Amino acid sequence: MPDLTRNAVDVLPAGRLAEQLEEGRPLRVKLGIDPTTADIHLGHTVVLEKLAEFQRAGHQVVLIVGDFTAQVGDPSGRSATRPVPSAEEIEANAATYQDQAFKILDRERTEVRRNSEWLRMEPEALLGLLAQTTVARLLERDDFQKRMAASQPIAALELLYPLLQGYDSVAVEADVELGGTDQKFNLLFGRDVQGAYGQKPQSIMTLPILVGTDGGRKMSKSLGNYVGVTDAPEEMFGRLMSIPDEAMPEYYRLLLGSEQPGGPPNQAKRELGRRLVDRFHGGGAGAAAEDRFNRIHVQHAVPDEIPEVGLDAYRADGNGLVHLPRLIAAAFDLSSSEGRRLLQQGAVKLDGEPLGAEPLDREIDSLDGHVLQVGKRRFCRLRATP
RNA sequence: GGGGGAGUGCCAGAGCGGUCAAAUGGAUCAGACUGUAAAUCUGACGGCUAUGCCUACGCAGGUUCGAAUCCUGCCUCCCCCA
Repeated sequence: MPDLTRNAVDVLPAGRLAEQLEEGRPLRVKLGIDPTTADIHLGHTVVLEKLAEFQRAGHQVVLIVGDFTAQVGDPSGRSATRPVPSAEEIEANAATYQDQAFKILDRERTEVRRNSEWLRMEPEALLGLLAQTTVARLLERDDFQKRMAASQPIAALELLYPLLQGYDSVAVEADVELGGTDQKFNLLFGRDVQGAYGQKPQSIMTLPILVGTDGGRKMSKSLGNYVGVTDAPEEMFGRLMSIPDEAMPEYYRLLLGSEQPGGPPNQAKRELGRRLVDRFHGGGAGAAAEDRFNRIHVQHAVPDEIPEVGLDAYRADGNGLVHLPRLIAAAFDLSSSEGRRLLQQGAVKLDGEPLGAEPLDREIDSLDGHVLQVGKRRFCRLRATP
């Protein structure tokens, strides 16, 4: 039987999980994810993979979509109050989160709950929950200490968060709760809440936070250094190729559960990319993404499939002339000012030949059927007839 | 209840009457280089069929030849004391 604590940073209280496993019954293992952004990224999958391990070992996984707590905002690891998404955004995200999570978890064997089920409670019940702790206890957490030291605001709402998350554990009668290391306070706090409600406190396990593609800060959507599990194969492969070599061992260990193979870093990184693309897009997708990557970035060639753009809509006022800035803007979803700048920078190519800054208008016949390219990665084929 | 401070571009953050489409850093995009969409270096980075025009520094007015910068009101936020 595989060691369920592999890669874990904290498993608390000491020895508790081992005792629970000794009991021989399926444990209820909880993970909560707030649908605050649209996509789950590889950072989230570190914990999801661990959850899948529990699942494969026969335990009952309880995935909580925090549609209610998303409105509160988890202060974990935050130096400022989290902006609260609109109800519509939360709803939309909540729907896609489940599908994304099931790229890793076994749908049939996962209990999915939304915490609005029980957190949308009567005010009296909420007061009862609030009575279970003290402000001093809530302020203990590192995030708040830092903010107070820096005279940064702490929203009263944020104080509530650990209580609500803890109540989730009560509602689903969790035996074990997983989370990133930044969740340690919340996870431990859940034990207190469970105790207050007469339940046997859960044990907790924290897992490392995956570093982002910049190799420095944690992977997060807002930092733009993430790889989303729904990213297109070549996007995913490309982003993975851009991680610093030093980050590779960690990616191997946390995402693939193995050591980085020996040999040239380039080979190892390509393997990492292929394997992860395969995982999220099915077998063979990794190799295909690598092919495309090679074409574009190594051979500087045009990919097989590129979109077509009709030219007629971008004719200049006169007749057979096409105004390039407008064409570029429309073809690649930019502004025409950006189109001009790109032309000036020599970033726009027609069949691989740079188009200079002048002239701005070209004969439509000289463009028809040719490949327009902006930078290294954006291509389209031009057609005179729509 | 009292006192102090802040609202600027995608984010952070300078500017505090003209030379400000607004320093600097991050993000982003492009060029060079490269095993790489890394690192590094260079450049760009509101919009517009464009040597000019339009929009923009919380909102609304006002002073001035001229305002992000001064004044008035309003809105929002933060800190400290109680």
